[in-house]
Amino acid sequence: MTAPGPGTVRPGGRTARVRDAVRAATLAELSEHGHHGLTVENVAARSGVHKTTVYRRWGGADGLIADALDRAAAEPWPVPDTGTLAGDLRDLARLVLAGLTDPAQEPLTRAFVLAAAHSAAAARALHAFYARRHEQSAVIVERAAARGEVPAGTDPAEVVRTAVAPLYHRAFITGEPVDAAAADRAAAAACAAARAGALVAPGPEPPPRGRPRPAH
Amino acid sequence: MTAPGPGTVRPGGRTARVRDAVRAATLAELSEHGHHGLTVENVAARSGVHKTTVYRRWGGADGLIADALDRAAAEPWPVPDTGTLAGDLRDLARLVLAGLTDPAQEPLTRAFVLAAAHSAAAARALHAFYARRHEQSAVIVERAAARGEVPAGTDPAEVVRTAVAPLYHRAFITGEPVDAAAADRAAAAACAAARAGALVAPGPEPPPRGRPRPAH
DNA sequence: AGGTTAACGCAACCCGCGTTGCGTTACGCT
DNA sequence: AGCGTAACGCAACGCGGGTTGCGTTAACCT
Repeated sequence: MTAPGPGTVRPGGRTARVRDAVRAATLAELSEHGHHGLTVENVAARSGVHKTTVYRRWGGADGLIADALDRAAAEPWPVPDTGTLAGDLRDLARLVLAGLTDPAQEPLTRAFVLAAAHSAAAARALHAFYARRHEQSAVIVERAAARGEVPAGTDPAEVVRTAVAPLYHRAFITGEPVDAAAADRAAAAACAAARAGALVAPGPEPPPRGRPRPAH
Repeated sequence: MTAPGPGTVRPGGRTARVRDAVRAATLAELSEHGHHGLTVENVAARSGVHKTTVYRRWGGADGLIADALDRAAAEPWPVPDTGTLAGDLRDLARLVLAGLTDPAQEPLTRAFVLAAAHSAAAARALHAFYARRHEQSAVIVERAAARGEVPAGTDPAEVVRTAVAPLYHRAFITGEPVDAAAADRAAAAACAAARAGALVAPGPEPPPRGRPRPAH
């Protein structure tokens, strides 16, 4: 698709140089001018690569964002491990908070979400990005279940979502402040809901035979 | 701004007719072609109003969306009243679910959120829209507090957000399915968190002198 | 009824994104 | 070293969104 195919291809010097220049220019343009400022012509001008080359290899601005998302998904993601579910969720929410407020990350996060809204390629990349993060973060809930902090069968993805969704909601929907207090409260709410057994996985995977539901 | 000012103005026949035609065409275009299909020229052609008139009165596509948002905010919003917090939150989440899945509402909801992302006017309108909804929904939590279902001082906005944010998160961030099961689980999680006292309002307004925090 | 003027219609224009066809470079292979 | 070809550079074009200046309509007031 976007990356050079596996046939008789030339991943050699010039191609790689062009690719890196365009990728760097894409991130720079996004950071400076945001999503609606990301145009192929600007990226081409900044990178020194010709406009048509960018259109051929990436297909347009959405393709540039999809490529950046694929790279971001491959980067390591420091899953918190504080010893308690409350602490882990708190740190997890703080990581998301940074993605939505840190001047270096915020434009990228917003651009990724917006690009996914009107580009199938970017949407696929965005969903894959978050799917990977969720499965990496699942270990937080699994450790908590092993410690007995939450009932067996608690859905890790649902706990993570409950902890971070309010931050995205503030940033993209209501426009309310996104700060440490909001992050901590969202994490605490997710922790409380998980402890109360409100986030057990439904249907096909019942808790592996034990107490069906801990008394609240 | 967008609406005709209060000075020596002519809200009379022709102006009102043009306004209604453009508004109807805007909603129709949004429903059919979505957000990125909403162009001033299409709205002008469909409404029979000239292109320049639309630009003058609304300023562009974002202004059309901001106007539609202002109208949507004024429409009545059936706040659930089932007698229990769990039931109210469940129905509230189902209302949001409808806004994100019903073919008649979904394009509008998405367009509103996207327009706010790259237009200050649309952002103001969107934030006002949700601020109004939150304050209307607050009565759900207030009734629950009066019934003793949740601790005094529970933040209504935070409870509502916890119940609905996961749905927006699925729709706009992760691309996971948005269905009744997701709505019910989000509502149940918000209910559990509120009951556990994890959503008491911070700072300036302490609970009006009672138990400072219910033992968990 | 008639005048005033806000609001609208109209035609032409500018600009920038995206596309196309062809010539040029330099990577990879023998 | 020398060839074949994938990948890139280049110039020109089409097209649609957005803007401008001026003429026309019809709402409001006396």
